[in-house]
Amino acid sequence: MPRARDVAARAGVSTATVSHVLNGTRRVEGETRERVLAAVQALDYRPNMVARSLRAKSTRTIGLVVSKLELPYYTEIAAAVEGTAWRRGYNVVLCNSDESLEKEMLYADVLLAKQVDGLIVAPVRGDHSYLRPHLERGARIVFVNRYLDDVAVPAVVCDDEGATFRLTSRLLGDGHRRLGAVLGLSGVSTTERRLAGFRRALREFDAPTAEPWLFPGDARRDGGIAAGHALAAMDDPPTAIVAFNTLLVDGVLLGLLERAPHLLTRIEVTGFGISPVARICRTARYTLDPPTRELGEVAATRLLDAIETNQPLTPDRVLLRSEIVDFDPPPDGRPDGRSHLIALGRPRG
Amino acid sequence: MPRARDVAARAGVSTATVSHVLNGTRRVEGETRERVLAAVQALDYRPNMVARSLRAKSTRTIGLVVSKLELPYYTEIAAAVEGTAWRRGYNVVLCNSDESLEKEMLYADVLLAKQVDGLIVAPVRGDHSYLRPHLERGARIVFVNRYLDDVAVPAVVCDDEGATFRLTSRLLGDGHRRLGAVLGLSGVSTTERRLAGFRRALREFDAPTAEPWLFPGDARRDGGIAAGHALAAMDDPPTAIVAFNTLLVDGVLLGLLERAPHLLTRIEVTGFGISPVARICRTARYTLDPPTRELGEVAATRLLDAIETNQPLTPDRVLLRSEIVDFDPPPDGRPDGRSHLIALGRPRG
DNA sequence: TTGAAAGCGCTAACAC
DNA sequence: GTGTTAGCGCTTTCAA
Repeated sequence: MPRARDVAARAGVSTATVSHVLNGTRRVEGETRERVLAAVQALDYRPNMVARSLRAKSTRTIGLVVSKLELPYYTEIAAAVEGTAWRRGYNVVLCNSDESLEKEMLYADVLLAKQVDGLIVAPVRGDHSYLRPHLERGARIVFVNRYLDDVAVPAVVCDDEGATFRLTSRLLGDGHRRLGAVLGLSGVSTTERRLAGFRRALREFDAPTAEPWLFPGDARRDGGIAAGHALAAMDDPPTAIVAFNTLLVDGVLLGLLERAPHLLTRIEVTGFGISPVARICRTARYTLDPPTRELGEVAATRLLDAIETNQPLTPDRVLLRSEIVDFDPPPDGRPDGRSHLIALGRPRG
Repeated sequence: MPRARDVAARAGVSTATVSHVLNGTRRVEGETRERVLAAVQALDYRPNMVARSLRAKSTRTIGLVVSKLELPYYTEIAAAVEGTAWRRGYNVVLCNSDESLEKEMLYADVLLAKQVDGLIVAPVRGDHSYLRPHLERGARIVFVNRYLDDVAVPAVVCDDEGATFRLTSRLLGDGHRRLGAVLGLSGVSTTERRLAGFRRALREFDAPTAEPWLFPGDARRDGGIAAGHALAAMDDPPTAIVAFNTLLVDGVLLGLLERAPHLLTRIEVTGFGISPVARICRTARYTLDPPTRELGEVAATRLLDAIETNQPLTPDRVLLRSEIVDFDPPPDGRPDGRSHLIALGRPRG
């Protein structure tokens, strides 16, 4: 691996000149400049960024720690963060805490030790005071998707409460009276805020509600399947279900299919996120579209802005609005758009 | 930020001792050791990994460049690579070339300049000779999912040809005689091998084939939708479709739904990957399950093994087998398991 | 317009 | 058992 010194020797100049030519950081006479460039070409010289980082105290790299990389929700956030970072000349090292506080901590520690310029974290549940020493040393950290009350870190999150309120209200306005919810992982702000919004809508509409209609879903598809099974076993199940994420929507549908396929047409399964299944199978008329990409983009933008302006981050919360999207009415639906049936099934071989 | 020097001063020792205590790299007397550890604690000292990397010529970081981060297929690979790297004490910087050769090149260059210990790349189509200088300098690179003939880089890929052959053969064995395929992005090994397997099966079964039954899909859902529309417009469409990835399966179903919902029960839409839609809607009896996670794990393992044993990588291809998975027969299906119908649709509000 | 040299924070060869 | 110090490859101040 050629070093700046090798280039300098070949061009008959000092390493300082090589550096300045490459970085355009001071005037270099044309002829000298040419010689340097020629030497760079000849040796196919590429500056060692680790050395540069050590000097510059900047790695142009940020860290992203998500709590469940397997979930499409987080991979979308990751893609958005990566895209934003790319546009601004940064790289991102991707980490998966897998809902483990210990892994999150280990990741945060090693990333900061590797001198990333900043960190975006979707925090797991639990005590995050381990972040405090890092913050005191000026580490730049932004939370994404979830927020925490016990530590002064800015967060970019959905309007979980309001969005769930609006969705639930619409279901109630459309005549549903018996609503159920399939909850995400307990103990995190998203689930709690969504549940709060769900409950507020029920209160405002004076709708009946009962604990059995709250299904713990735990963010994996299996949780949704269990909820679907539970629904199938009920004498008088709810007519609409608000699932707290896309995988749960799929799970509920799958669970119903397994145990009580006739209910698929009788229970409107909707929720947070556009499930391709729900979209294609039309098991709901509308759903929430969380601003997943924006979550990543805004979090990355806030972080990178703070880094580049060398300003501290203020620990405030940015709420991004989730809109309700209507699925297109099916082409052969009845004019009123209700109770459309499609026959689906196994084709004959 | 405290440095080793600060710790040394506080403990009344040299930086060498601090380093050796922290790395366990030579015997240090108990009492001295304690003092060092105490100083580390007191100052909350964390070694600067950039400095260490400069010295050690190792960053314990690898790069991953995927060609389309938005696709679940690649995010699964990314998750698997990340998980494997974590287990072995490495970090991964995630990049999205977005099927652009230029972006891939820029990413590879900057990652290597940042001294990653190795690179995993899902190569875009096009001329990859830019890798040659890097390889000559000993850069460790592994391709994942796709391979290239024009450059000596090892690859970890699916048995695309064989798997598609087996799936197509099974469709033919089950009585289908009119088969169509929705192709992925052209010019990459996956699409070409899958198409080859498809064609070989048709040849072996003497099934008729015609160009109109090959739909360019281009790897995005829209391509599948277009294929669905095309199918809807045909007088005598194929009875089975092999879509080259999950998004294409979804797209075909969506396209059929929009233009010819009755065909959903008459065309068996299957292909590469387990589409949740196909699984729940039962528009196919079986599908291929590509070993996505293994792809990432094996690629990462090969790379990390080479790094840690300091061996060069041999440019051979590892083929991972894709199995056909059968969807569970629906609970209320007919005993012969054929032509089961489920009524799906919009629930009443 | 250019060069010499210090120094970023760490490790390890060499000395004691 | 411990310390001194060179050096990883770069940037940048200071001097010419």
